Amino acid sequence: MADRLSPTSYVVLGTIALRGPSTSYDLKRAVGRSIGYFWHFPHAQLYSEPQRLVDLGLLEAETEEGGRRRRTFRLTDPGREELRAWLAEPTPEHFQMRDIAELKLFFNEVGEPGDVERLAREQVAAHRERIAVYEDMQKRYASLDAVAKRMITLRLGLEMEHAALRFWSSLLEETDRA
Amino acid sequence: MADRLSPTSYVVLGTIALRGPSTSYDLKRAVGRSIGYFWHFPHAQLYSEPQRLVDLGLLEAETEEGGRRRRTFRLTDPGREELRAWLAEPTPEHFQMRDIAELKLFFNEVGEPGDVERLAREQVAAHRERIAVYEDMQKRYASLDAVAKRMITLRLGLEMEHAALRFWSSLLEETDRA
DNA sequence: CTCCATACAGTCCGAAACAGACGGTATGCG
DNA sequence: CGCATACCGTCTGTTTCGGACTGTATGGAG
Repeated sequence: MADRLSPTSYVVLGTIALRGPSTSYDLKRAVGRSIGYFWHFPHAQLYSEPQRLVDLGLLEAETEEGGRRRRTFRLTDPGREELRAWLAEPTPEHFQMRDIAELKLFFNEVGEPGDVERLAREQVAAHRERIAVYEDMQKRYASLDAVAKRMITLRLGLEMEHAALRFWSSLLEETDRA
Repeated sequence: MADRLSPTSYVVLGTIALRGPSTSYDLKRAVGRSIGYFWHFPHAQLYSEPQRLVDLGLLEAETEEGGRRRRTFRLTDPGREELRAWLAEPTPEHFQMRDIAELKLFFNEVGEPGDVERLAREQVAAHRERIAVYEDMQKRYASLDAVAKRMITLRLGLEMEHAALRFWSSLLEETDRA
């Protein structure tokens, strides 16, 4: 069974476990405002994956009789067990940093000397802005007990953003000096 | 034209620009030992993408008459121009951190209390090991002028690894104390 | 009550990515 | 000569992706 489950599967199972019975639209919003900052999950997949998980017996679904006829998914016992087994097992994968800016930096010799400075300047600004967003989130949610313990991922996000900012800032200084 | 080009396209164009005429096998090796540490590019794609770029006039290819009959790709002038244009344009994409460990951390409430400690311990070890790999690479290549300037990306990689190590180490201490 | 904008609910589609398996053969070494 | 390995590639089915598209419930303003 576990070999049929992808990161998207676990994100769907996990999000429903955390927040309770959810529609795909709920999932889209919840994921987009949390882990979606680090790893984007396409909207269409958050509609198709729950149905697949229903077919695998890990979720069950019910559809509203009237109104918007929304389709709400809830975790089954096997679904919860799959999620818990995944959480308990070793994690061989190393993280991937998919960063276009880094690719550009790697190939910078091929371009113009000014390219790197522009890139670094823009990255410094982008990372500063993202840090501001995360810090604002920390402030806004710190007093909500229900979500405060989920801020731990935001801490990792901030740590990584500060690291990137450090790197691009020092690169910017180096290009300024050259 | 640029809307037909993906990150993989630019990685192929850029790698050939940096190292000169290359076979797909060359690309596979060169990418795997550099940016492939951060962003994995599947082997089969490094065979199919150059042909697509030939069809678009950005690469040209020649096949050996005898021996291994290897197929070597070289950059055309339009290919070089595309690459340089990409390097010069703004970079709206923010990096994505695809990290299974982070997903597990986010959903940790659903699992057992011991899960987080095990995860943190494992991540500390993994990041230490990756740092050792990168530091070894830095040492080994520092004296080779031909590649020394391409170590800049490795610096970013190290910065991010140290950030991750800091985070997981402090989390490990916190779980030890709890 | 009507109208309109927006939020919500979803599907579709072509292209790209992916993982892994598979087959073939040149090359170098014992 | 034989064998192991490096090199050269293709194929395949599935999943992911990005974006476009359609439909409709809902709430608010006039």
